[in-house]
Amino acid sequence: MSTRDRMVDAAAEVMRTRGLAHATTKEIARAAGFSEAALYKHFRDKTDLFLAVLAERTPGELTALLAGLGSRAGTDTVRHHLADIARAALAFYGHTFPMAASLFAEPSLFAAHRSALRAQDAGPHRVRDAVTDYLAAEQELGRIPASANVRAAAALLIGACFQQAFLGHFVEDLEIPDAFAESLADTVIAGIG
Amino acid sequence: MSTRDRMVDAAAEVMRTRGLAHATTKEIARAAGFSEAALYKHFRDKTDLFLAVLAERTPGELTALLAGLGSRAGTDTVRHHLADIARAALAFYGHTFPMAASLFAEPSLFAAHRSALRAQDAGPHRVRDAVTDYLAAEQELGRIPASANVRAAAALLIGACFQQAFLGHFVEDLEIPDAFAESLADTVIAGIG
DNA sequence: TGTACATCAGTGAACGCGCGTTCACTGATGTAC
DNA sequence: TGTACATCAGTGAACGCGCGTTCACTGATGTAC
Repeated sequence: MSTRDRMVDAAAEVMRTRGLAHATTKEIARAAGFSEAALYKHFRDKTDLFLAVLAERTPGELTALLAGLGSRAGTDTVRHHLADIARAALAFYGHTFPMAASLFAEPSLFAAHRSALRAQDAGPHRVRDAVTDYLAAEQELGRIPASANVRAAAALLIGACFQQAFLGHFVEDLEIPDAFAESLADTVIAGIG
Repeated sequence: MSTRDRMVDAAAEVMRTRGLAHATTKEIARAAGFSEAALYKHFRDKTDLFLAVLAERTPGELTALLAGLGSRAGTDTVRHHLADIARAALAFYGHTFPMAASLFAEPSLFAAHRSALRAQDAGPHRVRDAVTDYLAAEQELGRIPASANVRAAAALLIGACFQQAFLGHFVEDLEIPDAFAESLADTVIAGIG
């Protein structure tokens, strides 16, 4: 594993455990096992290091699942696929929420990260969009009524998973993720009216 | 307006506009129109000031609406009430998300705030709970099928509003809040299955 | 093979700076007689 | 009413500290002849 990768790992770890405000060059260097000066051989400055963490240490499982969703349309049941999506989203947001939220404390870092995402046409809204696309495909196949609002359905499902990751930091006895994912999928499919 | 209130206002304003990381005593004092030393006549330390902001400058409109929800059960339509809730939640999270998210950068401040909330049996999960309670009341009245999962329905509606506040900082052309609120309410009521 | 030099990852120590906090103080207002 | 003192909100200047960053350097490894 390269020195650079160890530094990015260390920065991610410190950000996760100590919080962005205490993710100092001293702490990161110590966690990586190098001197602070060594950080500057691999990154222009601290912002550059943080941007590397954000770009390279955001788990890709959810993106992968969403990318493979197109080929799922028409197979199995919609309800089953929605529960899968919800499970993946709960895991993904559970890992990424704290770091993403931290960015609100540092608007300039936030802006730099947003620019980087935009440059590759990425961003957090892509998750919701991908689920919308999947549901639209199922609608095309007639497995979802033409009258359904698939955009709203995707926003509901993904939003609930997103907030659940946040609430996990306030309440300790939240519902078991799998059960929660199932109940969300059921309710999106069935409605309550 | 008391000196203390002006200081809390100034702190809230600086946190909102410059971000938690740049909300320094110097900046806050300048915004309030007092010396830095004056801050320490009214607050033990900087954390004490921030906790005052969190406790005293979190808008109460949503809480008020949710408190009044009990008396709404059985009136008008459930769909109409859900759209009202969604509108209020979108406004509330739009205002409060950045500051709440910032706390993830400062775990010790976060912990102190969470303790303060817990001491008065409050917290962000109360929003979802209140909506669940309202839906359960409608269920009692027979206006929602007994088979419906009202907890999941509340999580979906409120979660979508919560995430929308987050996405607003990444995408500029989001749907108009009122239209979005209506579409969420419709879809929760109807389902897509 | 031996020697001289180049390259390069990494370091210890120092830097200037802005931070949160404290201190001795000032000057206006209230109170007692 | 005048005088002497107490109270109290607020200040200017200084403090020690930890931060991000830079500097001249070391020592191991590679390369040329």
